[in-house]
Amino acid sequence: MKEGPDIAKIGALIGDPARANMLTALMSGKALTVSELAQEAGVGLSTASSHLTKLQDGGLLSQAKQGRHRYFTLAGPEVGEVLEALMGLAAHQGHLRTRTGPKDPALRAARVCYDHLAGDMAVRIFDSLSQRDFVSLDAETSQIALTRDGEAFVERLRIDLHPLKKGRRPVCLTCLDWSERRNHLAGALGAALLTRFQDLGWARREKASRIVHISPVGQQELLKVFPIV
Amino acid sequence: MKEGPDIAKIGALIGDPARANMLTALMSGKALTVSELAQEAGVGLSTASSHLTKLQDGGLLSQAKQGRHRYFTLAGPEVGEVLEALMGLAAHQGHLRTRTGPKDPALRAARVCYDHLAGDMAVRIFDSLSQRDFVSLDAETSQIALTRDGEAFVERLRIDLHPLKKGRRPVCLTCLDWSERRNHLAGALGAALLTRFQDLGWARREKASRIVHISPVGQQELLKVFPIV
DNA sequence: TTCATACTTCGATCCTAGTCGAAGCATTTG
DNA sequence: CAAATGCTTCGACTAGGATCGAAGTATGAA
Repeated sequence: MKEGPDIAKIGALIGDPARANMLTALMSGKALTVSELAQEAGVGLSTASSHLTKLQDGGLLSQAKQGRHRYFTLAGPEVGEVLEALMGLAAHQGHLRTRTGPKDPALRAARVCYDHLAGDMAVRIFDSLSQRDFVSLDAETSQIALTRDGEAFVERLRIDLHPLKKGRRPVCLTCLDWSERRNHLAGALGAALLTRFQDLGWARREKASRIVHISPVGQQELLKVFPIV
Repeated sequence: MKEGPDIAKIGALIGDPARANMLTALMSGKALTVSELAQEAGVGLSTASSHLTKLQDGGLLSQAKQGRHRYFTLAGPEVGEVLEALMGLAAHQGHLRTRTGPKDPALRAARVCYDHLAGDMAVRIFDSLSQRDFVSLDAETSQIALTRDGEAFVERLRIDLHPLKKGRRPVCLTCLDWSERRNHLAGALGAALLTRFQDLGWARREKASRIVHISPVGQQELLKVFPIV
């Protein structure tokens, strides 16, 4: 009865809502600070600090000190895979979170997922791109890439692809949207698109929140630029 | 901060030691009664009953009433996979149990991992297969596949590959063995191999346990069929 | 019917672990 | 240097939940 690795310890680590929120937030691959994670988890700073040391002691997170910040990331790909598996299981059972408050429709419509757009509009954009074969999806690795047509399209939006391609960060990534349970575009291009939309005045990020306001004009233009047949 | 499926709920379910023991016990694939699981978890009957209803409400277990017994099994293969992933992660971090338990040599030698063989012999089989290039490992995705030679070898064991290939379940998967911390073969083929060994009388599953007995003849034959240079 | 087995429910107890605020430490900025 | 920022530690509080035993329910056997 006492054989095997201690899955209870890891389960308990994931089992606290605050910690689960932190882990979910870190699944983007981005390194986040204690304060950011505290906000993400909806919990005080001291509480967050305590949780993070526990997660680190448990081997789920690793930290990198940089000046007066402490950046946390998932300890490794295995951790991410376990979380993915758990999410899959939870979603599969319809264990979706109970939705809260009137703020939610706004969040549902458009929000920021670290640095790129998520929500209804983001899903629409992704659908439009794939429908017109601007991105190609490799079914095996489930990795996506811009096609030649797609590159031309992006350049027409006056987004310079060269710096993106040179960067360390992958240009195109899919990001599974849990409110929609469908893919949207992440990666360097995803971030660049959001920046471009803001420059054009189509979208505006609400301060200290994840909500993105899309202006009436922006709405109209976005529907035109990203049509769905 | 509130998006995503509720992985905390599932984590909390797995996070209790008693429940984790029960889940681990059920990974054999066998259906177990409340009393058996209570003993397995080292906990009173009423406590076990309470845990089991929680696990069932959480969608991790399903029950089948039969007479005055209530048999519990894992709700589905996804649950088993999540548990395997957790075990792999825990083992990988050296999160082995402090209470060294019965260092049961029988369990170490051969046991069932959900529905395929694990333990010393399973690791040896996997090593033998890779040494002879019967399976190829893609370093990028760390996914494995049968080579042409491997398919021929499997057919010589009189395992019909066609139904396996048609099934939804991947034919070849690696599975990290916690006692050995090395890979062994899982997936549809892993299960088929175990079945075949039982048909040949080489292996016999102990009832209501994860132990697999390998007969002297089976031992001899397996060493012959899966040589290591 | 009567008894035995298998399990559930209830009530009481106990303890872990999450939470916050205040104070302290470390690093960068002015 | 001093002030501000980012984070940790400490102490106190509290709630949730794990546990058990006793009593209750359901099923099968004699």
